[in-house]
Amino acid sequence: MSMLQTNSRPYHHGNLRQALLQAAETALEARGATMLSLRELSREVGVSHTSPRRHFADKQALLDALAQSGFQRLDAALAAAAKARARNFSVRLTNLAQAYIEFALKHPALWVLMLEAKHRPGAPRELLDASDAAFSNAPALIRTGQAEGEIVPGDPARLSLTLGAALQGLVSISTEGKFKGVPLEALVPGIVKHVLLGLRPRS
Amino acid sequence: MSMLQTNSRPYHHGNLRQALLQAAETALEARGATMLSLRELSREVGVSHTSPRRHFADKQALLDALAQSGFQRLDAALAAAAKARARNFSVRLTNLAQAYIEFALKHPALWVLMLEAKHRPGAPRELLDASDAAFSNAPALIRTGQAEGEIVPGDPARLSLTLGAALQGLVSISTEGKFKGVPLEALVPGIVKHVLLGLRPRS
DNA sequence: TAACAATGTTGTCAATGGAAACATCCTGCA
DNA sequence: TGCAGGATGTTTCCATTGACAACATTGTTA
Repeated sequence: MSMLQTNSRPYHHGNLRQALLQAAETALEARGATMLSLRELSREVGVSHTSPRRHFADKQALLDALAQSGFQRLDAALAAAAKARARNFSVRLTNLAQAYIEFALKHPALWVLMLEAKHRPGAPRELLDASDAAFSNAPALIRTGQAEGEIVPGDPARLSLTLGAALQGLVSISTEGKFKGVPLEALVPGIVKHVLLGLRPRS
Repeated sequence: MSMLQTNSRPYHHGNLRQALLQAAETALEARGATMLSLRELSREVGVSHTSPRRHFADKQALLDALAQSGFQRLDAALAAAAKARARNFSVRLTNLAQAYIEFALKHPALWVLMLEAKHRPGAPRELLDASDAAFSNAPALIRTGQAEGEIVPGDPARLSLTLGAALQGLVSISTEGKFKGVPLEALVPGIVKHVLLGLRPRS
């Protein structure tokens, strides 16, 4: 080997796809989707600007892969929260809701990317599957509530829609993790309560 | 005037700002935010590529103006829906909810732009004001419900949060205006009912 | 009528995504 | 064990973009 050799890395990166996804997530959260560029990611990872094209068909494909990874991690977080021991159904539902909010607040830009990717016509099948898996946790928990007599009979997917949509919307409506200065985490129990009991006065 | 003159438009457009905003909204809904470019908009409107800079500080400023316009139109739609005569509070609330969903479904890309613009650090004051005005319609209606004894006492902003968030989330969760094949319009009455009555069985 | 402001145009630059052609390394098979 | 092919890099090029500077035209006001 030449003593003058200046290469700091072998020709083959070895794990470029994963490295690019990691760099993309860091850049996404730091600078937002608009400022995310393949060339900048390549520089950060230390490869030439067209290497990403060997692992992703185009820029959109990289973003789709990142969104899919996000859904997989959300699914894991929700599944863990739903499995946590809690005798009270209301507490279990609140735990699931908190896990959802925490994920969204911890990965704000990724969360937006996930939703955008999910909605785009032509979104890859794997991405939609990962999204469906993540969003299946709430109906599953509703089913256990129905079995315990805590929830009215009916389609769990439809019944969990109100809570799922409310949590989703809560994140969208909030700014910097707060709604009118109140941290979202503090609002979750009230939302769960409203969804379970409604807003109408009980007579 | 030379018979050979080829200009099809006087030097001053006369209403370029508005024309650019209109072209931008059309392009946004047709091609998405990613494919929206100032040069393309300029070509469509028939001016040179840097004319927009005379009306908008930069590309982001044009997008912010578009989002603000969106909030103003949403506000008008919600205010009109809330004013519609309906003796039953539940019907009035459902009308407001429907108006919100209709706006989001009619302007899907603009709706996303509005949310993104609202969240961005450094968002213009006028934009945030327009957003606040639009989202004040729901608490106002909740207040009338409280006056009629239809809603539990409490902060109307907090109480309307569940419904507002649920509607917001409903749009985000849906794809192509549907949730599991069901049009959103058909889901709204159920969502309103769940929010008013809750999911818990009444005993 | 002239000065100034508003609103256009032209030209330039740096950065980007994507494509083509080429280079290097790794794996599998004869 | 060597070679072919595949995987994964690099280099070069092109078209397009956003933004900036300088200039041109028109409208308004004093």
